[in-house]
Amino acid sequence: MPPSPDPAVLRGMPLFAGLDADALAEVVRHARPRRVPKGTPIFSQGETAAAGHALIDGRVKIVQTGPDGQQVVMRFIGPGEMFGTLAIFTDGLYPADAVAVSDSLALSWPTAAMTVLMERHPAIAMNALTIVGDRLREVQNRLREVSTERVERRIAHALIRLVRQAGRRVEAGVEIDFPLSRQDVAEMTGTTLHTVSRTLSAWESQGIVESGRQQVVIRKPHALVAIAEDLPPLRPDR
Amino acid sequence: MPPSPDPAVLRGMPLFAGLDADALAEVVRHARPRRVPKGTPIFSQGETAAAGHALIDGRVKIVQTGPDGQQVVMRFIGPGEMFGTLAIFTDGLYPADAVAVSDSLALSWPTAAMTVLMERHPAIAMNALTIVGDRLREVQNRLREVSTERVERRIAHALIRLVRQAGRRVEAGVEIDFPLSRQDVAEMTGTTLHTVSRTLSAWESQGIVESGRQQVVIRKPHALVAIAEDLPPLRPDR
DNA sequence: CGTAGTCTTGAATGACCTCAAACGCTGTGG
DNA sequence: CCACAGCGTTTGAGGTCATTCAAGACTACG
Repeated sequence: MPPSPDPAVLRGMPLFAGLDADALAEVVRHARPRRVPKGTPIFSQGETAAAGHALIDGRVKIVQTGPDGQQVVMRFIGPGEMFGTLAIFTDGLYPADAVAVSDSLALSWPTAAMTVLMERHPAIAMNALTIVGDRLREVQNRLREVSTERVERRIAHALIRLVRQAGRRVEAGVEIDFPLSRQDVAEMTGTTLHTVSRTLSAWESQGIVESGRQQVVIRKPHALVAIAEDLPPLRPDR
Repeated sequence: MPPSPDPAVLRGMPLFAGLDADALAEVVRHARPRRVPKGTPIFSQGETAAAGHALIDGRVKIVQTGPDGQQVVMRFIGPGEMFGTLAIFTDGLYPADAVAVSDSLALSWPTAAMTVLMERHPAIAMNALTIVGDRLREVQNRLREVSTERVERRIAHALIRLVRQAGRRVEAGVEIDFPLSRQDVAEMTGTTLHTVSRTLSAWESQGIVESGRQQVVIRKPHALVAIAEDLPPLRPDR
């Protein structure tokens, strides 16, 4: 049997912000930990939601698939974020797939437990409201971007977002800290992997990024921002 | 001074579902009614949210404007729906403009009152969670559509959505029950009014729709669904 | 060392946008 | 009541961004 997780992991999770130690302990008691190796699906679109999830460690990709098989990456989940909870608040069916893109550790709360916890601790419901609200906002922004911007700017925006969420300083600049393919970026921005590849190649030759197999390093974040904001390109160097 | 609104109007509003008569009365006491003539802005993007709103009668358009002035229609609000509440749950700034597209009557609750009501009646918070969850889902679907579908299908989807929300049976078919310009449809689907016009013209010549100045009637909803789902076109008639 | 998955790059096509002009309603003011 | 101005709409022509089709190179892994 897996050891009950350390309550400390819940600290810093926005969903449980503002709860006292007792409440946190109660929350932890209901949680079930699950190790998920890279590449493993955690749940699938259309399934009945048996549980809500929170990521302790690793990285999870949320992908929605359309009727004709077209895929869209809705978001990447990092440590401390919850996922798969939307189903609990709405019709009970997961609206997307969740797949671990790195070896991950997740906690899950059975739907019933989640409901009980929210009833007993209204702060959780309020936190959830804030979180879902923030996400709605973010998706609305992406909708605006996809609707009005050209591909290059959208790719720039996507990378900037990823850097904010999962950027890690390295010698050459800032690295996106998980495996990210051109296909992934294409599915985040509503384009094809070909166009992403061409765009990254162009940026590479301008020294803005360095990228390879499932890996992207941003060397000049400001240049990327300039592209995203459609500012005049910066002077060749500096 | 305007008369305090009839509590009956709140019945049927998802946000206040499940509240008893006393609670409803309390909610009503905090509400302030406001008549809004067609064309009038109710709030503007970037403003601090002074209040949350619910529409009693009429129709309101929610439009987000990007840094370069590009506009995207986020949704149309009909009677019974709340709007402008996202700001309350997040950073306090309205993320979009709201404009009455028909003469309208709205109720508003000052932010502070809204918070108090939610604390006193957790059911409201839970309802809000469901509503925001549903919207998040819907926006995610639109994001997928805009990212993966061609313009014609997107326009078909948009019209179908509008018919569901605001369709009214008329002799010729189903009419979208408020003034809707090509520009509006373009801003809902991430295209230009020109393309929308061409598309509607084509559909008109196939007898699928009838449309004119700020007005659309769908004559063959099933044909529109066929286009949206990318099925083979139906036989010429019937 | 072979194989599968990822990435790159070229060439051709095409969907849609941009630019441009004109038309027709609708409401308004003379 | 009519004329006109304004707005929403239509339609054509041309251009272009990005997709599609196609082939090959690279890399990781078994």
